[in-house]
Amino acid sequence: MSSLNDVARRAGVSIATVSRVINKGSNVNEETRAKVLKAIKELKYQPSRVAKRLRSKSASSNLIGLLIPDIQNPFYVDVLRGVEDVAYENNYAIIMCNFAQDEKKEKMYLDILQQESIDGLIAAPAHEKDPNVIKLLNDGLPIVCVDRGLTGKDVDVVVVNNRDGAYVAVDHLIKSGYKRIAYISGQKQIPSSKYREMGYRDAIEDNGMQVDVELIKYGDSKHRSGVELCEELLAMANPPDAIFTGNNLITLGALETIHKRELRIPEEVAIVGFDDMMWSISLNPPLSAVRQPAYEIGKRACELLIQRISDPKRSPIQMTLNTKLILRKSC
Amino acid sequence: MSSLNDVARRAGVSIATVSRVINKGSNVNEETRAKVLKAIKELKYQPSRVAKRLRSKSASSNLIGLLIPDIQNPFYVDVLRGVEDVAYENNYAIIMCNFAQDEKKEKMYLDILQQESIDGLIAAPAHEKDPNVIKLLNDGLPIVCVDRGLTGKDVDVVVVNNRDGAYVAVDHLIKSGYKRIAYISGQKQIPSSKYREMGYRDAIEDNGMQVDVELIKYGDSKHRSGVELCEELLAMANPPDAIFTGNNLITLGALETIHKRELRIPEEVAIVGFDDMMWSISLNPPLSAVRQPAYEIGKRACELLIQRISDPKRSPIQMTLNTKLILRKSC
DNA sequence: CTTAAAAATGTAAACGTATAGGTTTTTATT
DNA sequence: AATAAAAACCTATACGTTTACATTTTTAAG
Repeated sequence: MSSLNDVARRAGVSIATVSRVINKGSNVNEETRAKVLKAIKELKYQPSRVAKRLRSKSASSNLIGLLIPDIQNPFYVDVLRGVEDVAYENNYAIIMCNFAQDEKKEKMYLDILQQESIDGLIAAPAHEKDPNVIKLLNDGLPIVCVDRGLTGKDVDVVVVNNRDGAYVAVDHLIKSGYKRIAYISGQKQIPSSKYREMGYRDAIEDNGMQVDVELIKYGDSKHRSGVELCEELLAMANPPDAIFTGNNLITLGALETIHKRELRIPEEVAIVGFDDMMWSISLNPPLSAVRQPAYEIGKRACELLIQRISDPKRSPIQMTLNTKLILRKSC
Repeated sequence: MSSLNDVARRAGVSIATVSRVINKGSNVNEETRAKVLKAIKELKYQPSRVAKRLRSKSASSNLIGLLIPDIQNPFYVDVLRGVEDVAYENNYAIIMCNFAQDEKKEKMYLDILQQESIDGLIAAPAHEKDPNVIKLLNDGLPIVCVDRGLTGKDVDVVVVNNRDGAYVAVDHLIKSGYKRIAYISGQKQIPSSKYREMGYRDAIEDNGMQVDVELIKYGDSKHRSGVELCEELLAMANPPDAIFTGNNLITLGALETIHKRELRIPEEVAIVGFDDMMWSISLNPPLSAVRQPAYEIGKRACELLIQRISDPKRSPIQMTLNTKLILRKSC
């Protein structure tokens, strides 16, 4: 790789001139510019982003970090796509960090991101008091949180109305005549799980029914816990006639268990949960679901981040997007 | 962020000493080391990976690039997970580049990766002559190709036996009594599509049947083309009684079309295709598929890359993993 | 006690860029 | 033609490391 110096020597000018040609381009003779451009082409010169970053911390590194808990979850893949599209349009590259719900891993990744002196971070924190993310925030790094906020911290957040999404789904279940509705929750400590439980409880109570805590199961937001907790539910003496699931992986796991038991959906047990997927319609039966605008969450988050990078003083925004209940055949 | 200089001043030593403490640690007095370590802790010093990279190009940046054509495809998500797990174990971070089958985007990303002076790259090239990837290879960057190789280039490659995978699936279809078997291919120019077509053709001919080119449809490897090409197939005067699909997105698209036409699977039309998914069993009907060890592909690729980074002279390896036909209810 | 060898530490240059401030050349004004 | 102003260009420095080499201190040997 050739450097500014090589180009300068070849063009017979100083590196400052070359730099000026490359950047703004003010105050440089047309003839000189041509010479420099020619040299650049001949040497296939590519500026070193590394040197650029080192030189001026203020200058953009055009690098943003994306910290997500579980890339296996299609929801985050869609968020990623939204982030990526906006990042690309704005000439940013993404360092993708999947911490797989492991705080040690999360810390390592965040350290790396800081050491890389990224311009900003889009993060779904492990929980609301995530010390690793808070540290970076306190260090002044531009951050946008997605899917969950940071308690007591003034930070840009893009979330979905989890409580209402859950409410609408469970309310629909009740209005459809289901009496014993279970909830398989994701990790108890993450805000979205809490809000979804809140919506679940409110819907039941608002319809004059009683919440039965036996019907609430807490897992870890992954496929496996969907399988197992659904099994527990169905093995009860008095099993539920409908299940509300906390996310897509849980839904898929629960579905698997229901099929293994050869129960008819929705006649013997109905199911509806968070997160729609492109292929939900091809499942057996076509799955009803609470759709989160995942792509848009990512898109908005990245827009907010780029704004914040260019204007760190701007006061934080909390953006709440709405969910939509997609009715198909499973409830 | 404090620098080496800050630490040195605080500990009352020179920056060289601090550097030595941090790195190998040879030739440094215990007392001094303690002082330095204390200062590092107090200042929360974190080395700048940027400066490190700039200083010594030979030294590892602990950054690898991952270039994939379509993050929306669960296959690549699994590859990513494999890469990521190995990268994490070896203290590498990943710059994720999803070029979405857009060569302009691919070029931009590869430029960025080079400008970031990454240690190495794992790439699924756009096609076998992908000039962007070849350029980096010629520049001496350690590269491992996944899913597809680079014609005429001696490079590490991790692929799956696409021809055999297709052969086994189509052969099974024929042995099960299907007579008119269609193939919905992904992008024609990518090697995996070609090899799958080869397996498809061979299986038909080896069974004494004739290949009907009307039954081969070429698309772009995405969901939409699965939907549309399947529609074309089913609208034929003499439609196929079984469909072999080129990848998971195509399969899902085709499935959607079959359902829309309310055809029974496999009685009216059978379907089997490349790529198994965790939730294939929950589809309607539970989907038979040619499973690629996607996670392992990523894992192996990353292992190879790390080897190559530490030993650039090692002669390239072509690793071929095997597929497995998973039989469920769709054929 | 010398003195040589070994250990510990320091100095300074380099990586590739941006840029402040200075110098030279060109252009415009009188 | 002299001079001021503007344009073009250059020199030198800083960013935060690593490392070759120089220097100082400690240890060991005679």
